[in-house]
Order: sequence, then C-alpha cells, then structure tokens
Amino acid sequence: MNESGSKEALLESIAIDVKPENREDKLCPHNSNISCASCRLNELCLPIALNKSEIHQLDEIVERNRPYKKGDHLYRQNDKFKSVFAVRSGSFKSYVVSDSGVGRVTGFFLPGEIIGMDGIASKHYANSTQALEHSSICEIPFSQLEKLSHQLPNLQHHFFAIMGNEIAKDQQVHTLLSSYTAEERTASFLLGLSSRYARVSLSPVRFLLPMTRGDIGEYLGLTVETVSRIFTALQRKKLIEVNNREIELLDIAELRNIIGVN
Amino acid sequence: MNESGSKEALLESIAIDVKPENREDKLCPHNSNISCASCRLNELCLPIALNKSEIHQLDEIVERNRPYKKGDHLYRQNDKFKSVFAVRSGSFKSYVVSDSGVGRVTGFFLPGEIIGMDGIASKHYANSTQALEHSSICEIPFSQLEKLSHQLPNLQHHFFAIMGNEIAKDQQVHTLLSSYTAEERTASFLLGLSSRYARVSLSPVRFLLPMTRGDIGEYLGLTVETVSRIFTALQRKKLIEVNNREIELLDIAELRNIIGVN
DNA sequence: GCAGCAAATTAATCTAAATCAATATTCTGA
DNA sequence: TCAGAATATTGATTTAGATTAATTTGCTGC
Repeated sequence: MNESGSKEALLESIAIDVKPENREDKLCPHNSNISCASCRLNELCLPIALNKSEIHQLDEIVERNRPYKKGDHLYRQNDKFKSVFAVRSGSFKSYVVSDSGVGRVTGFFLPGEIIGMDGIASKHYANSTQALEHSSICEIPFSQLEKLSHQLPNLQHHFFAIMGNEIAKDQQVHTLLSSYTAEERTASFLLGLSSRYARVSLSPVRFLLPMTRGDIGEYLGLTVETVSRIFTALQRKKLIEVNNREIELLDIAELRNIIGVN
Repeated sequence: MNESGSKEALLESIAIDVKPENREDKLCPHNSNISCASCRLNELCLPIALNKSEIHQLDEIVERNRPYKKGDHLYRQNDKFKSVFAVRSGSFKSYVVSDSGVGRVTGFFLPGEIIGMDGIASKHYANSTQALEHSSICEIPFSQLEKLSHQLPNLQHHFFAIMGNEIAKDQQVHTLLSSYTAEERTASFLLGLSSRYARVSLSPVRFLLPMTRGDIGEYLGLTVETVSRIFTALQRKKLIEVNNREIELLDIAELRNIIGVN
C-alpha cells in the first residue's frame, strides 16, 4: 500500500543517456563471454544471495546464446518447455494469440528479469516471447536449475522468491485490469517501467519505450488510440513529456496520485 | 467429462452431489484428524508424486487448524508471511483493499488448491484471504516446506510446478481481463469453476456458487448488475440454469463456443 | 535519398458496460 | 418467527473507451 515510497531517493541520483547504442553498452554487452560472477546484473538476477563458489556452479549451467534481433522468438506458444531465460540486455514481450487471431501481450521483460516460468507446470510454454529490440539472453535449462537448486538451498530459496514475486506481480495486474481507468492503467504502467529501469541503474525519469503503443494497449486492455490519447493528455497536464518512444516523467508524485498511491 | 461415481460428496456444503447414493461417506470433511496419507485430496494437493515415506515427512510439518467460519480470515494484507495453506474443505476468497476503500477480489480457492504464494517474495501477504463458508485448511509453514523440499527432490519439483501453474493461470486471467467481453468473462468463469469442481470429483455441471455476484463482479472486473444480467441472459439462451447460488451448466459446448474454445 | 510501410496522432461517432434507481428475494439472528 | 440487512434482479440513463476514419510522422531497405 504505502510501502512504495522508498524509490524516491533514486530519482535524481541517476542520469543516464538514453540513446540506444549507449544504453546497450552500459547495461550489458552482447558479448557472450561474460560470467555470472562478472555480470553487472548479478545483484538482481539469479545469482543474488549466492556465494562465489555457488555462482560458479550456476555459471556452469547457464547458456549464453547468440544475441536476438528485433522480432526473433525466444520460444513460441506450446513449444516444449525446456528453459527459463534471464534477460541480459534489451527487452522482450510475451503474448498469446487466441483462436480468433487477436493477440494479447501478457508481459514485458527488461534486463535482470526472468522469462518462461509459465511453462514450468504444463511443460509447454503458455505464450510466445520475442525480442523488442536487439537483445541478449542467458538460458538456464530448467532441469539443471532444479538439480542445482536441490544442492544449493540459497538458490532454491531465491527461485521460490522469484516465482512468488511473479505471482504477486500478476495479481497487482489483475487489480489494475479489473478496476483501473485508462488513465490509471497508463500512469501505473509508466511508474512500473520507471522503477524497473531504476533497478538496473537506468534513469527512472527518462527512458525509451521498447514497445509500440499497440503493445502497451494490448497489455493494458486498451486500444492504441486510447493509449495515444492518454499520453497526450498526461503531457498536456505536464505530468510527462512524450516524444515518440522517448518518455520523461515530469511529476512522479502526481502520477502516483492518479493511481491513488501517495 | 463425468466424474467417477465412486467418490463421495466431499464438500456437500458447496456443491450438490448429483448421485445421492454415493453419499456413504460419514467422515466429516472438516475433521482434523486426517493425515495427508489418508486425505482424499492427496492426489491433487501437495502429496502428489510423493511416496509413502515422503508423505509421512510432509505430514509432520502440516498443521491442521480448527475450521474457519464464513468470513474468518486466514490472514490479512501485509501480515507477515509464514505459511501457505491447502484448502481441505469449503472455499476462500483473496482480495485487496485499495486506499480508496474499493475492494477487488483477486482469487477464489477450492479444495486441493494452495493459498498464500503471493507472500513468498516480499515476506508479507499481498492480500487478505477469508473463508466464504465453513471451511477447513491445512497450514504448511513455508520455512519448513522449503527445508523439506530441499530433502525431497519430488517435493521441490512439485512445488515449482504448483507455483508455475499459478503463474500460467494468472496470465490467462490477464488475457481474460484485457480482452474479453462481460459475457465471455462470465462464461469463462463458470467453465473454470466447472473443471475445478470436476477435479475434486464433484459435478462439473451442477454446483453451488460459494461467492456473491459482487465477488464475481470484482474478480471479473464487472459490476454486480452486469454479472446478474449476464446470468439472466445465459439462462434465457438455455446455456445455464441459475437459481440464486445454484448453477447448472446446460450447454457446455456452447459456453465454450462463447469464449472461442472448441 | 526516398518509396513504401508501420506506427502514432487526432477527431467524430457508437456502444458495452457503468451508474443510478427501485424493487424483490434470501439470509440472519434476536 | 419475523424484522432488518444483505444480496440479487431489472430498468433507465450515462459515459468511458471502442470503433471508424483520415492524416501525420517515423523508419527501413533498396
């Protein structure tokens, strides 16, 4: 409820270039020769709470694939479940296509976040996931992750936490979709992105949207037109500054106010 | 689609046994002296995939609390996370109350289902959960479950699966809320309940709703009035028969058709 | 460098579901 | 057993956001 206030401190301290080419460099090179031990995301990705030797063991099972181009699929709906994935750089979206052909975006993934947990139970991925931009991934074969979790209580504990976090997050989205207005959804979405960027040491007030208005609309249960209109309205109210994919949050307090969090 | 006739009416309080001759079971479903090994839900609850001795170990850590009366809370939003819970009989709802006082239902739980996983990551429950009727619960202290999971790979594997299932399910709800009409949501909700009742060997075509129209509306992102109207409309179309809390699904194929699943 | 297409904006209508309002039914507890 | 409260239904009206349509902007590959 009101335990969300701690993010504020980060706001001014970090000012980071948003030009794509620099962003990638800063975040995580597409270079595959990095190890978990040296990865700058290791404080928020799987290695968190593991010690040196444990990280080394994790390292052994992680596969660092070639980079993915925009639009490349990590996996498709109904593919056999094999791995979960940690975003190393770039971003991804998950979506389902219904029989009627209408696609709906079910999630966006930024660096340090884990993709593919929806396939664990049924042994088949429940959605398709593709890169929104040039991106790189660490692939973690799930059976090996399970085996290793069994040896490393810290890893088991942490993976339970990651899954629990996903569940809690999904339930927040449930509330958002079942009771928020278009403006509230949009404000909440922008604030959510903001703190996720802050988490990877990028500016929480100025960032590039890796997804289209259409993607945002599908995710939030709105149409493209509505998303666009709300962006314009928020800009008119001086709460944000939009320039195509570039977003600046001008008044975070007031954005929070819109969704009733103070 | 029709359930085996040999199973007793486990939960007569919430569902109607269509075959009265099968009501030979004298065991009170709220009886606390049952063990996991003898629990009729053990094929779909935590003990699944465990062997005799493993089930015994699980049994050791399960606390079988006194029954809960309608309205009793299992826990409240922001309580310190301690346990997950398996529904033994009855039913529960989870809900969050926003600052503005508007409550939203985030989930319903039937026998054999696990409650409380939203608290694992943050160590505090993200919602409140209360009994919808006289119900009983198995409480599983999470730290002990973790410890035991570490000893029993089967249990670890299964709990990962339970969490993965929750994630997959939440994402289906995301799609439902972001793109389905009121009628589609309602049909999907009824079909969902139907298969969950089937899972515990209750009739998938005739059951009692343990929740109010208001609860359903909050869960589906609709108002009470809309839920009521849709029920009436579905009844007029001869797809269901409603009598206050009693529901009969008359044409499952056509209900499926509404949500585009054939 | 620009043709062609994808993405985004803006405006005018339309509509599904919300809101408002009144009544009916069912449950609960003294 | 009955009074009051909670729950449910039904109808009239309103409205937020969808739909339709047209235009503008940006981006990609030749």
